[in-house]
Amino acid sequence: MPDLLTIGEISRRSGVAASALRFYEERGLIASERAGSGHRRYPRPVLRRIAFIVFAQRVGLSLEEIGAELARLPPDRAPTRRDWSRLSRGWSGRIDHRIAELERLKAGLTECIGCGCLSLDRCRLSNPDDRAARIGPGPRYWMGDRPLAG
Amino acid sequence: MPDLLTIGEISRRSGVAASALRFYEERGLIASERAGSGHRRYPRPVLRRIAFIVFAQRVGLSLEEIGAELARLPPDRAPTRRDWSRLSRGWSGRIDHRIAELERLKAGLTECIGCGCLSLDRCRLSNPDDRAARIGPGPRYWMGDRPLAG
DNA sequence: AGTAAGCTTGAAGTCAAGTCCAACCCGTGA
DNA sequence: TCACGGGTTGGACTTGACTTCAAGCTTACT
Repeated sequence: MPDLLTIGEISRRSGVAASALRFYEERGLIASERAGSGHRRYPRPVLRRIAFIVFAQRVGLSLEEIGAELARLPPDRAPTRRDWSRLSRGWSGRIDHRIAELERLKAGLTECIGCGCLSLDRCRLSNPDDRAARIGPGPRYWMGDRPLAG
Repeated sequence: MPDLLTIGEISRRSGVAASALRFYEERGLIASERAGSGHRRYPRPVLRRIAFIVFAQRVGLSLEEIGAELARLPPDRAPTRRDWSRLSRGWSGRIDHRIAELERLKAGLTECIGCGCLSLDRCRLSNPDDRAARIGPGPRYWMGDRPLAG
């Protein structure tokens, strides 16, 4: 019994839809071998990779960022715990930033809205960071995507 | 000088793009009067409404949810501070939930990933609440939805 | 042997939150 | 007079992260 699982098994074990798994594969986040029939066969360690992806998404990374992280894993050998934790080293700061923003917003709930002084200047003050790095078309991330000039 | 502002003025003062303001109006989140020319004219208090929208978005509400909140404002008179703060009463808990989740994720950074035991069961343990209320088509948010951005 | 469950592909659809565009109107200043 | 900076509209497009679909093949069970 070689340790190879079908996409359905992986889906059931990971809780991630089969269509999403195919999508991740297309995006290069995971890989599969193929049975003679053309059906995907996943080596068991892919489950850890998927767990990492899901975890990273919860932290707030995009699939593109996650892909970049995964690309830093050693290609020649199985990743160790150290390899995995190296990837997520920077996340702590990211999480802290978001928590800090949420704390500010919570304060604004009483200070800004509660006191009736709710204004964009004040709200803007409440989140000077987390600037979206996106330019061009597509959804902009209001409150921080453009300089304070407004 | 009647207290009516053009869309350009509102956009400049709020930092929200004119196209977004039209979009909010289409969605019923804000309203405008019209000049004889057909041009929008916004009464000044709309700025507070917009500030509320932007704030609520940062907290993690969708425009649909925000619209539902705004609909609870008294239609017959100008909203008081009390009216505004009543709307955001529930947000504190919501923010706390998200902060708690981020804390769990941060812990998982060392416990789950660091120790090498990273698994979906454990990660799932790390956020048993905030379960997605969505069914049907559209992106599913594995592992507890993603109620609050980033 | 037959059938149902499971897998394949590429293309198209979905959803939110907007943006972008073309074609047009309107008022002001040189 | 006429260019210019604003407005208007509807419809198409964008992005990210998927899902859904159709048509056809494979595997598992009875």
